[in-house]
This record gives sequence, C-alpha cells and structure tokens, in this order.
Amino acid sequence: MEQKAGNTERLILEAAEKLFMEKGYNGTKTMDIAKNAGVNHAMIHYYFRTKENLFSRIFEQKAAQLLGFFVEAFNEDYPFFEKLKTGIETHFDFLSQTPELPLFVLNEIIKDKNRRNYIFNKIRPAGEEILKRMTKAIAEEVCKGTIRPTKAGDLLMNIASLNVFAFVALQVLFSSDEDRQQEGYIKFLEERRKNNVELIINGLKIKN
Amino acid sequence: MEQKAGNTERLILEAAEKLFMEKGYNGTKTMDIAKNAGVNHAMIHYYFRTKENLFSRIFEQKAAQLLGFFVEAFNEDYPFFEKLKTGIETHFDFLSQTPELPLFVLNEIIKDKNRRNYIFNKIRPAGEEILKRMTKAIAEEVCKGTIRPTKAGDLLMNIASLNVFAFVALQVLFSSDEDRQQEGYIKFLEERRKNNVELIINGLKIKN
DNA sequence: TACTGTATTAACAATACTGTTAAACATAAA
DNA sequence: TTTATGTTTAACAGTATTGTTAATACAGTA
Repeated sequence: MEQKAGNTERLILEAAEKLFMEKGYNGTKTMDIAKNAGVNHAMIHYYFRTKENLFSRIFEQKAAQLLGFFVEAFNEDYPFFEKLKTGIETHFDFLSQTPELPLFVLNEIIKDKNRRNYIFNKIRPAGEEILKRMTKAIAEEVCKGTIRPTKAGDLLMNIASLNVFAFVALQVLFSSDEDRQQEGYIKFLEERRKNNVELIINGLKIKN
Repeated sequence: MEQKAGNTERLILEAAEKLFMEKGYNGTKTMDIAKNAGVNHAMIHYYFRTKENLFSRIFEQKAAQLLGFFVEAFNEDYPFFEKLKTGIETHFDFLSQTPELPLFVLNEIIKDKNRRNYIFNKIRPAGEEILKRMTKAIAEEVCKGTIRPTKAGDLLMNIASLNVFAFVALQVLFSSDEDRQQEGYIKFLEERRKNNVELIINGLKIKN
C-alpha cells in the first residue's frame, strides 16, 4: 500500500470537521464521513474507535479555538477606544474565517451538559483574568468621564452578541456556496463590521 | 375504545414540539415522541404519515410565531424612544417565554434550504413594510437632530442580535431545569433586558 | 341490528447506522 | 527473502429507527 502514513487519519479528520460543523453530531453519519474522506468506513473505527471519540477531538479543538481567540482579542492592555475597536474587529475577522464555528459550538454545548462543563473549566481562568483587566480599564475611563459606568461582563456579552449574530444571520441569508460569491455577501459583512464597532463605542459614550 | 377524539393528535403534537425544540430534527426519534405522548408509535404515522410531515407542522408554526412576533413588536407608529424601548422589551419578554425558540428556528433554517425559502416568502411582505416605516421614523428623528443617521435594517439587526443572543447564552449558562430555579437566572435576564434597551438607545444618540 | 368510517394496537418489514472481525496487503527492518 | 508491524478491505453482526399492515374496537347512523 502507499502507506499513507497518517494521511488517512488526516483525511478522516478533515471530512469529519466539515460534516460535523455543517450538520452537527446527530446529523452526521460515520459512513458519510468515510465517503467524504474517500476511505473505507472501518478506518474511522480503526483510528478513532467510536464516533463520539472522533467528534470530541473535533469539538474540543474548535471550542478551544473559538474561546481562546475571544480571550486573546481582548487580552491586551487598553489605550481604551483604539484597543476596543481593534479587539472587536479582530474578533469579527476571526469569525469570518469560519462562520459556522460559533453556532456549532453553542449547539453542542447546549445539547450535552458534559461538554458544557468541559468548556467552562477550560476557559474559567482566562475568562476571569480578562474580566478583571477589563473592569479596571473601564473604571479608569469612567473616572476620566469619557464613558458611562458599564460592567465588563455586559460589554463582552454585547460584543459577542453583535459579532456572533452577524454570522448566524449570514448563514441564514447566504446559505449556499454560490450565494457567497455574490456582492451582497461582502457588503453585508463590511456593513456589520463597521456597525458593531460604532454601536459598542457610541453606546459607551456619555450623551450631552 | 375511549375514542380520544383528536386527543391523540394533540398529545403527539405537544410531545413532538417539546422534543424537536430540545433536540432538533435529527436528535429526535419518533418512538421517543410516541413514548412521551403516551401513545403507540404507529399513531405518529397514522396521523402524520412521516416524521418530516410532523416536523414541518411544528417548525412552520414556530417560525411563524418567532418572526411574526418580531414584526408585531416593532410595527406600531413611533413616538420614537418610548416605542423603541417598548418594542425591545416586548420582544425580549416574548423570547423569555420560549428561550429555545430562536436557536431552534435558526438551526433548522440553516440546515435546510427549503425551509429557508419557505420562511423568506412568509415574512418578506411584513418585513418590507416594517423596514419602510422604521426608515421613515428614523429619518424624522435625524431631522430633529436627536439621533445619528442609521439604517433601519441595522437597527433591527442590532436588536435581534442582543435579544436573541441573550437567550442563547442563557441556555449555555443555565442548561438544566434546576439551574433555572436559581436566583442568578432571574438576575441575568433582568440585567440583559435593561442592558439591551440602554445600549440601543444610547448607541443611537448623538455624542458631544 | 348491521354498516361505515375512524382510532388503536401489536407484530412485522425494511433500512440505516455503528461497530467488529478476519484476512489481505504494504512496507521497513532483520 | 522473511518477518514484524501497521494499514486496509470486505463482509458481517447487532441494534436503532422509520415506516407498514392486518386485525380489532368503537361510535355514530341508516
């Protein structure tokens, strides 16, 4: 044999990633993964033993990616407004790489309590750290009188809401690959990116 | 026989609604529906012929509910800020009745293009009407100098983002029924409700 | 009472899906 | 060339799941 040397495993992982993200755990059949990967379906069990094993590999990697990135994007020291803008945009641009990611992760967390706990334990430390820093940064700005009092948790949640929902809507509005060639697709994204930054920043400022 | 006279059909629909909303189409098994409804599983095929038929009934009703309500909540004539506040709150309160609704509908739309088209055709007229009215209301306020120029679509999208995402997060944070007895659950909702109104309104206002 | 249409049940059929196994095959090292 | 090791295949087993059917019950009605 061509001694695919890890090739088969990679093919399976790639096909599995694509299908799981698209159809979720229950919607994805192992034989479909095999067919997409171009390998005999027994290979899935040879390399990963069970569907659940294979799924976990994908899920944990994806969840870490999603959450890790969120933390990263807002983890720097703030010269407040510019960094906030950069953080939102960086986060937005990351999501535009893999539009299905947030909905996939959220769905599977909701449908399986174990996964929820797994995720929570993973991000708790980083999450608390970032909240602490952000709280401090906000407090400083409030002192200066540039923004109104805001909880760091609320701010993060607002950003996540706007950014994530943009990509959920994107999938509804432009579901097929052809749709995504359209000009409207680009326009929609640009508009939302700008809107989200403006709303968050304008929303923080104190009115006259 | 007790001749349940339409009772069985109702029992099936109720059980199906609960399970489909919780587990989605693929996660729900017809025998589970039958068991939950307390009827023989052949009844499902007797009344609805196929799983897909039964699902469509539920889905279409739910989608109409979700979208219809959104339209309704923002469909009145605006004395701007108060009505905007009321609209957001009404929408939020509606979602709090059935927290799983938006994610359920979004998921099934994304996973099935036919459903997407069905939905689009259903809401297009109402959607266009509400956009037109809102555009007019916004233009008037902009003239008065009370708010900054904003597209109606962006505004609606912002509201939907914040409100819907609150309930997606809610399901992640408080997944079980016991969780929802907690005090934190109520607090979270109150906080988000207030936050969303404030962010939208403050975000519209012009800053010095 | 017998007839008709609807409702219900249990048993069955057909298929889909996950997981297992034994044997074949390829390759590198001895 | 032989052997050891890891990889691949086809065939199969077991179960889950959807869907079908024939027999039966019952209510209303002619």
